[in-house]
Amino acid sequence: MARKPRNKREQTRLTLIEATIQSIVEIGLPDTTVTSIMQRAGLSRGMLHLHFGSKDELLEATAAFFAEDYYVKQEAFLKNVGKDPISRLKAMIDADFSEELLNQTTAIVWYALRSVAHTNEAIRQHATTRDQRLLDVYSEIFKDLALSKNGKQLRAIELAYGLVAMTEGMWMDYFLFPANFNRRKAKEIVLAFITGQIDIN
Amino acid sequence: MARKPRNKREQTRLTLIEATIQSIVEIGLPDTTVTSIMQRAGLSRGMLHLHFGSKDELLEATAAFFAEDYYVKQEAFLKNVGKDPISRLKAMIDADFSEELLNQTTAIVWYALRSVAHTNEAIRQHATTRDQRLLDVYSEIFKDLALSKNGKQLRAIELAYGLVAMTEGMWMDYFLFPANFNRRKAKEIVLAFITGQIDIN
Amino acid sequence: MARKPRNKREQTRLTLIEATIQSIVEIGLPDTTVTSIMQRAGLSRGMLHLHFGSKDELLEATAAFFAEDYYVKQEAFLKNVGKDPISRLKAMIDADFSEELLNQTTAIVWYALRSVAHTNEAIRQHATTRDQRLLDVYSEIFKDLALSKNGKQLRAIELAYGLVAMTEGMWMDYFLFPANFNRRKAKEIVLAFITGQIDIN
Amino acid sequence: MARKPRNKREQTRLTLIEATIQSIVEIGLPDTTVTSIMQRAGLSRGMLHLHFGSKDELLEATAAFFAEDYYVKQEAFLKNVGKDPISRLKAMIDADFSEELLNQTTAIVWYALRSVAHTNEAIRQHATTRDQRLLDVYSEIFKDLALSKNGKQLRAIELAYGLVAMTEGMWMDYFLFPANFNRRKAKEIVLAFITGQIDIN
DNA sequence: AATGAATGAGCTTTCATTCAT
DNA sequence: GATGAATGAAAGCTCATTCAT
Repeated sequence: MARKPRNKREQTRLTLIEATIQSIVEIGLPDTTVTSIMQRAGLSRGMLHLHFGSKDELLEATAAFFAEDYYVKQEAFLKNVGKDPISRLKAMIDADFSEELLNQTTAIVWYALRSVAHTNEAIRQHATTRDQRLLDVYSEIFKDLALSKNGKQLRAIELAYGLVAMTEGMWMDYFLFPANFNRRKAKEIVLAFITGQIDIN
Repeated sequence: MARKPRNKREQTRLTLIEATIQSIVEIGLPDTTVTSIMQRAGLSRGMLHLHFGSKDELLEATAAFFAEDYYVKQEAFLKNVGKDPISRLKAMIDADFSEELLNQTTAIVWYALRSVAHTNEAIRQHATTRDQRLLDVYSEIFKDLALSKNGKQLRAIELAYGLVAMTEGMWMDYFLFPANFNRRKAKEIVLAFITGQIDIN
Repeated sequence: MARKPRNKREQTRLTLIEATIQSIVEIGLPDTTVTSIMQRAGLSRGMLHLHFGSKDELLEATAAFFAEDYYVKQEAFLKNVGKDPISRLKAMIDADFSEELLNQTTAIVWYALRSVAHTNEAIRQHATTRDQRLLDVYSEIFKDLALSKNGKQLRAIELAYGLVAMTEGMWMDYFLFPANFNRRKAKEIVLAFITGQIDIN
Repeated sequence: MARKPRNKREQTRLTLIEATIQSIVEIGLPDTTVTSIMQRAGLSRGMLHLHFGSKDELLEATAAFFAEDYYVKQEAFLKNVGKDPISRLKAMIDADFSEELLNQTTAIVWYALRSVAHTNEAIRQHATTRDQRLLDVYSEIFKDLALSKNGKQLRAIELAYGLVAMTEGMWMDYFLFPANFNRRKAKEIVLAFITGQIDIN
């Protein structure tokens, strides 16, 4: 994962979070129990409550870690990209469909967390950050693009919204049918949508 | 709901399915128990096992009912629409963002069912029918449109895929942030995407 | 015990209460667990929570039953006694030191309940009824006696208080040293205390 | 408390015992855990087992300390009192109802310890010393009094028993209803009982 | 057919104790 | 001596399911 643990305490916390993720991926969130987590962590039952107080708090910490991890990895994709909006746009789309950001683990965990978002405010906070973040970054890019190209500034936010929705829907498609998913084609269609609205060539 | 029960037995089954849906909406799928269902159904505990054998089978029946119900309501929107592809396209989009098909209940239940799809094959079957059905109908429409208009037949499936993904992403947005959702704007953006790819005016 | 259960539901509740009492007597309140209770009740674990919701509520019901049971048995002793205060006084003392009201079970349970009275308001309610009831009844008797004999009405309550305290202390002695306890001698000393204050011969 | 610790080791032991007492007073014996004790002691968990081996042994040491502390404080009350039995009797009663010997802490801890006396022999030893000690001292006093006054030597032990029982019952009353307790009145009633049996004026 | 009391496996959590540091 | 992370048995409780009525 993204961050190196600084000490043993943090290492153990990370082990528990990763075991939680593994359990959600393997048997699903509803069947994820303290036992299923501790078996995967290779630790004793008490550690969960020693480090997180309760299973619910571990789940929340897992959600927080997941959102943060997405952010960190996305940043890495943008680090070596120039300032021009088209490069950043393409880098963002590349990132969003990369194996690192979109894989069996991330897809399963995202949708598991989101499925409980409407009855768990703490998890909701983390399970919706990706959407808002994507919206913000794309909006910025489209504002820049619109200004420099054809001035249709007003539509930048709507364009971003449609783009986020489309990538969101493709993530869901990957989640439901991972075997049939085609990353290249997904990106092509997304770019075709943008090209239809704004000149980026 | 969509169908009238034909006899008392079917009426009881429907009561149980509706109580299950209500429970998922109110307290979430993980917290939905036999007790929470029976309280809402106003029936005795034994009825669940008498009519469905187990809680899992009731859940599966609920998923089947849900998929069927979506299909029936969608059909109703297309019934009085002419055969021309553009009318059908607009009717489909109107349907997908209508209060009847997209509301708090449908959104919550769809994503609850999908969240367990990857560990429950029986539910997966029903939780993914909407996607496939949308894809099929939109593909047909775009094939017709492309044929009659500008002949870019090869891209019909891709266009349909992008469209389904975008509407899917907007459903998710509605699920996560129902208060901010704007049905009219959502449809506008979807149509803008299509207009950018194909001439439908 | 004092009351006949009216139906099966009440019978089961009574079985659980009696098993709780038995467990407290045999292994003490701190070691009384759901398991220790259910073993003695010969029922499955779930019954406790089905009938009482939680262990704490069963404990409270046990305390309530105990206080009520004391009251009912005490009443039985006074039923066939005449109205004159001296007869009633002697009947009360006889009752309080009778095998039926003061035995290994009652002593252990009373002091177990009282020991948690200061951190458990619900149990406190029941664990202190005996004191107030004794005080009330003895006060009445001494008021009658004082009126009919030597008119020292003002001291009736104090006399009752001293008498209740003394019997209380003797119960504690019985609780701590049951093997050495002498019911006859206890009653003699109690009566000597009263005789020293008021003429009852 | 009564004794000055002689070295650091004894100081730590005393800190643990006092933290145990504090915990029993604040949250009750059943809820007193190693954690609740160590929080109040401000020491690390390991110290308990280092100094006492186990929680049970700490509890036993606490009981021993408590009995000893009672004895030491009672002695202090008798130190400057003359040898005549009546002075000693009054000093004893004054002591038994003094704020120093009878207060919220002593009452709660005594009855907590006693409540487990019948299943814990080690604690039983210490939890019953007060009774025996009071009985011994009062018996001596009444023997002296009886000899010097009216010779009813045989009843000295019984008188002492009644007196101990009464003070015991009043302690219990203080334990259950500390807000209503009246030390002066309690002593008056105790003295009235004695005066009714033996001439001490 | 309909009921809801009864079952017990399995859940989350607490706890006294151990032991590497 | 001193610490507190680690352990796992056992605690209270929930739950889908069964079955006598």
